[in-house]
Parts: sequence; structure tokens; C-alpha cells
Amino acid sequence: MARSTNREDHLKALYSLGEERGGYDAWVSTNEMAVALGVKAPSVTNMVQVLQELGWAEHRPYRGARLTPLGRELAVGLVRKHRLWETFLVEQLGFGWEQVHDIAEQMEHIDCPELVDRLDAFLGRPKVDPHGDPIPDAAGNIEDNRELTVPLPEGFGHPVVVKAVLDDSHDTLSALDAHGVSIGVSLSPEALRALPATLRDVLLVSQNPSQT
Amino acid sequence: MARSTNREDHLKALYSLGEERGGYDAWVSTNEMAVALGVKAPSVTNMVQVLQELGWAEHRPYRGARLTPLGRELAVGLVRKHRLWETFLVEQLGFGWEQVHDIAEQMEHIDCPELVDRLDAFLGRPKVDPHGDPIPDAAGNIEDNRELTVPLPEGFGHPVVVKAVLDDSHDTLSALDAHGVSIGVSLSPEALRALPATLRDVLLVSQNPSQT
DNA sequence: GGTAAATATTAGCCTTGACTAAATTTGTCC
DNA sequence: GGACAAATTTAGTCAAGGCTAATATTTACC
Repeated sequence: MARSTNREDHLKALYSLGEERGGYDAWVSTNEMAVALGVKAPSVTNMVQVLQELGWAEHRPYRGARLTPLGRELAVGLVRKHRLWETFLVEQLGFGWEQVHDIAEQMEHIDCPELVDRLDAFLGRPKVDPHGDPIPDAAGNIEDNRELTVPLPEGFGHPVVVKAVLDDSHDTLSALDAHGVSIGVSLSPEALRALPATLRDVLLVSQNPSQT
Repeated sequence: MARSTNREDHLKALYSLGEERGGYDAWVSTNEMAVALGVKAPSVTNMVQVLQELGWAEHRPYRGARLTPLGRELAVGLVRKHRLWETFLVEQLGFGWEQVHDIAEQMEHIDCPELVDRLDAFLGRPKVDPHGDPIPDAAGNIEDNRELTVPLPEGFGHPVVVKAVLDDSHDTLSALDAHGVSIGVSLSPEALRALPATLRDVLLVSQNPSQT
């Protein structure tokens, strides 16, 4: 019983959905995971039981699943790889930020710890990926600069700086790009109002341009 | 019926073994493929029949398999990706030439034509990989500079320049490294004689340092 | 040219991971 | 507190790809 692309995909879905909740020890329903992974619920039930046998997750029937500390560690490693490769693709190869998610989805499964470390060094140990999401360090620590940001300033009273985008899908990122929005860009109250609400809702911004 | 890591692995094995023979239209036995892939012969028989259904290969029972033109095209694409990633790993990330084969084995299955082209451009459209093997261009043409080299100069009469290594395994490359052998290095007759015969046999060399 | 050895294929089974349909548990509403 | 709706798991099936054991073909030797 070991690593496999499928198991890693389920592990990552469990991690991501858990984080959207209260944190990594939140229970996540198998149905939610099924929707996120594009499979049917019984498949997830099976796989979650496998993750439990691997010691990566805990499954409570009819309640859901949640990661063990080991599972979280592995999931963070996957997130680290994913975001480092995204950074490479955008900064070194010149891809657009809307193109890299699907490619990184493949690359994150490459198994070679030394590769991850060399890539990290090659990129200059970046702290955030092209979408503004924090890149975990080699020890698994995540410096979440997003705590310093707000989902949306009440009333769009003053200009804001875009710090992160919560939805990395191709469509959302292309749409944002069409509106001239990218990480670090400053948006005036008028620009914010011109943005469709669905796009506004995925932005994390800083009210003070000098904040990290 | 489509692409999969397993099918691609079998396709590449068929290509490589065919090339070692008379060329890409040589028949390759399923047993040879099984040895190369580390699986049993019946598994290869199954897979070769799948490749035939895909239009990638032709299977003649009890005779062997050989690639179709489409199969060859796809296989060359895999070789191209493999060698480009090896080049990236050595030249950009600083890996040793003996470390990169296994990593590239994973990376070559990443499916994104634009990624291959951008990587190629990023690396400066290299002609050979770190082991001296030619990198096919985007159209699938292979400029085989190894035609200009010889397996071994008769009698080690004069110095030679190392142009390529025919065995990319970790052990062979580490051993060569321990003897100070790498691509482009010049070897005196004495140095050649000091090399174990098994290592000498994997070298392709040029007798004239000015040859390409 | 017949028979033995070597090689390849077929037959049948296993595991992974997906699916549908059926059964079960949970939760909610009166 | 009971009944129904929603969510979840269980049961049973399927395809991909691997394996072993048995069968079939080719090759080679006398």
C-alpha cells in the first residue's frame, strides 16, 4: 500500500476542503470530496477507507473524513510542489496565470524530494505562487500572509491592492485578466465597482499598499 | 481508448529496442520488451494488442511488434520530452547526469504540447541531452550526430573526445563520473586503457576533437 | 524431417479504482 | 416521537493491467 496519483488527489481534496472549513481537523463529507474530484460518492467512500488504512486520514461513517497529522504533512507537500511548479511555469516559462493550474496538477505528482528542493532554490525560495497563495516551506510551515488581507473592503471606499485570488480555475483567471486584474495591481473604487460581483468575490485585497 | 502512462512506457520500449535493431520498422519480441519494462511477457502481449488497437503498433503473433508511423511519431515525442527534461534538470537545477534518468522518466508523461515548446525555447533549443543523445526537434527530426562518432578507436592509438554514453543507468554513469568521464572530455590512450572494458563499451567517441 | 527446447500466447485470476442500484443512517418537520 | 427526505455506505459490476499456469508455435538439432 503506497502512494498513487489517485490517492494523492483524494488526499489533496480532503486537505483543501478541510482548510476551507475550520482548519485541517475539520470533518469533510465524502459527497463534497466527490464533487471536488469529479467522481461519484461511493468511489470516495472506498478511497477514504484506503486513506485510513494508509494512516493518512480518519473515516467516521456517515460523518465524513479528516486528515491525520501524517496526512496533513503529505498534503502540504503536494501543495508545496503544486505552487512551486506554478511559479516556475509563470516566471520562467512565461505561461499566463490562468494556464498553469492544470499543468501543475500533473507535475505535483512527480516524486523526488531533491527535485522539489532544487526547484525551490532555483526559483529563489518564493513565498507566494502566481495566484498569491502562500508556498509552504520545506518543513511544511505556511506563512499565511492572507491573514493581513480582507475579502472585500466595505463599500469600496478607497483603492486596494490585489493580494490573492481564491479561485484558480482557468475561466475565473482569464476573466480577471481581461479586466486587467493580477497580483499586486491596485484597484480604484470605480474599478472595483466595474468588476462583476462573481469576480470581486474571489479577490483578497490589502487596503494599505504598504502592507505585505 | 487513449494515452496512459503504461501505454506510453510500452510504446517507448518498443521504439528504443527497435532503434537498437535495424531501425524503427524492426520487429521486436514481446519478451525483450518485457525484460526492458520489468514485467512478464504475457502482460506485454496484452499491451501490444492494445497498442495495435490504438494504431500505434502492429502485432504479428509469435513474431513480435513494430511501430506504425503514428506510433513512431508519438514515441519520438516522448523521447523529446525525456531529453529536454534531463537537460533542464542538469543545466538549470544542477543535478548530476546519473540522477536525472529516473526523474525524467516521470516527467516525460506530462501532457502539454505548449509546455514542451516553452521548455525547449527556455533551454535554448538544445541539440543533445546531458548524455550526448540527440534531442528530436518539434517536427520529430533527429539530427543524429552520433553517426560521426565511432564505438571505439581500434587499439586506442590516439586521444578521443567523449561524445555520448549509450547506457544512461545510474550505476554506469556514476562509475564513469568516478573516472572523470563526461561529455566533451578528452581521453588519452592511457586513460582509455585504465577504464574497465564494461565502461569503455558504452562510450561513443570522436577521434578528431574538432568534429561536431 | 521429426522431436525437444525455447519462445509466445491464451486462459483464468487478482488489485485498483471507477460506476449504478439498493440499503442504511441521519436529520427535520409536524 | 414518527415519517419522510437527504446523505452515505454497501453490494455488485466493469475496465485496465498485472501475474501464474497451461497451451501453442517456432526453431534447432540430429
